[in-house]
Amino acid sequence: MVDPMAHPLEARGWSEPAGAAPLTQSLPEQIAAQLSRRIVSGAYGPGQRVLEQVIAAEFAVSRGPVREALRLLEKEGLVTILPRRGAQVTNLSVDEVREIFDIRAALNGLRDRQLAEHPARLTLLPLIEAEVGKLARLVRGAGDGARYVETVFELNRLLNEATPNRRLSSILGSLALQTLRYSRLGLSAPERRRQSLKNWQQLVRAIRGGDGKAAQQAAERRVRDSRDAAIKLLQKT
Amino acid sequence: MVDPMAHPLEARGWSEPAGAAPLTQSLPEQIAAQLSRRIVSGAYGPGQRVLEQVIAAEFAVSRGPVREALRLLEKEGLVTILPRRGAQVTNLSVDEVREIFDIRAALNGLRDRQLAEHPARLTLLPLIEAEVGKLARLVRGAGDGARYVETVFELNRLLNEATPNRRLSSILGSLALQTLRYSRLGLSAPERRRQSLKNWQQLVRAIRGGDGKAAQQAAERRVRDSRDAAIKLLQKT
DNA sequence: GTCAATAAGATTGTTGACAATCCTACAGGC
DNA sequence: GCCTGTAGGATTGTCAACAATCTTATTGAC
Repeated sequence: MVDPMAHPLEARGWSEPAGAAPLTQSLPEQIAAQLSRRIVSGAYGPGQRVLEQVIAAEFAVSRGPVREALRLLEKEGLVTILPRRGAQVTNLSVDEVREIFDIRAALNGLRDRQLAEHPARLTLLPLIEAEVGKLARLVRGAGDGARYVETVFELNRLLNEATPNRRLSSILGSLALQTLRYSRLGLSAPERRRQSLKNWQQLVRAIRGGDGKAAQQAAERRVRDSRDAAIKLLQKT
Repeated sequence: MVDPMAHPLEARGWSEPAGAAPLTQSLPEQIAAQLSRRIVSGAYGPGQRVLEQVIAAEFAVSRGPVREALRLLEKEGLVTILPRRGAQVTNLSVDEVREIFDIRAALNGLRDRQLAEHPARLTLLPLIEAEVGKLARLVRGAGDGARYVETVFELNRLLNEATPNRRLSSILGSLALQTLRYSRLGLSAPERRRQSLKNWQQLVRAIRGGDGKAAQQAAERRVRDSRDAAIKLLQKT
């Protein structure tokens, strides 16, 4: 029984701490995941419009879930929604790319400093060092850098996973996705991959040594180098 | 005329750079703004459920726009949406509060360092220094701190506005809203307000002096002090 | 030929109804 | 008494139709 004068809404929510994620993705999440892949892979280019009706027809659902999916992608920064004009794949200016990299540098610094100082950092460290080893092999090899970019992204994912600050790793994951296209651009040059590898090695050494300050500096330098490489190539065109 | 084989979606979006914000808020935005006020002001307490139907009836609209408004608030971190269970006012654990403050510290450091180093920083500086002057008067006065908190929030808003990195100021604005309740908690103690004032004075001095490094350190210390005061009071209960 | 007004089409915004799911209360068995 | 299963209500998820608005193409005047 409820007191009708108490409040227009129920007084309490659920006591459980947010609970685990549902095992099965919701319909909007599934659609968003698909579209996300298309955007990140480059199948949908920057500036391209994403029409609700078209997506709805393709997935055989109504426009409702598609709308929600687009809002999810907007939250991730992958699409830009303009009122009454719909969604288009986000098209970042050079300045905006620089700005996102600046934020990433600061937050990566925070993440990796805490990782270095946190005692429980050791559980994922072997995995991380193994990935850096893979990076070193890929640098020596003669690939086009696609595998290298993949590995760097996976490395970032691992470090995010190791971070106890869930909000931080969520923001960082989103920003990394938004700039993936531009990181890839920079890493297409072999000498840039050598620089990147050096940055990673310094970073992992600092984390293993438990030197928070050094880890922060290495992390910031790593992202700034990535930023500068991308910007340089962007401004050429 | 279009080539049907070209691509399932149109190839180009709008060339204009995102354009200006519409003069009139959309319906979901209006609803979200209202609910935001209720949450930040404390009228809706943490953990309280926010039922679509109830809000829809209150605003005399259908549930669609309310759904969207709730997603907007979720993006701001003010409500938490659980699948099939709806929205409730976000209830942060002590650890989560600490985590948000840590992110704020890092990003405030970035913002204020860039502000100190940026040449165009001078336009809003007089306004900012005037607000800090108001802070000093409020510390000497015998209020309950409500006005002080207001002014600090306004000060943060001004600094965000002065920042050219729009994404950074957007993230910071959102995080400040989420922790406003806890900043207020800390600033209810007069000695904490004295500490806060000192932090602000150091920060503004560094910005005026163009000393980026000092500004960053002052900004980080400011947020960390705020964090520690809030945590201390949260853990007492 | 350029510009402005207008009309047609395309696209998003909103609505109300229905479906699916979850939570609570209650009854029955152990 | 406690657990399990079930029924009912409450709430979110999805849908299709309609409304509002924006974009584009066309027409006409200058």
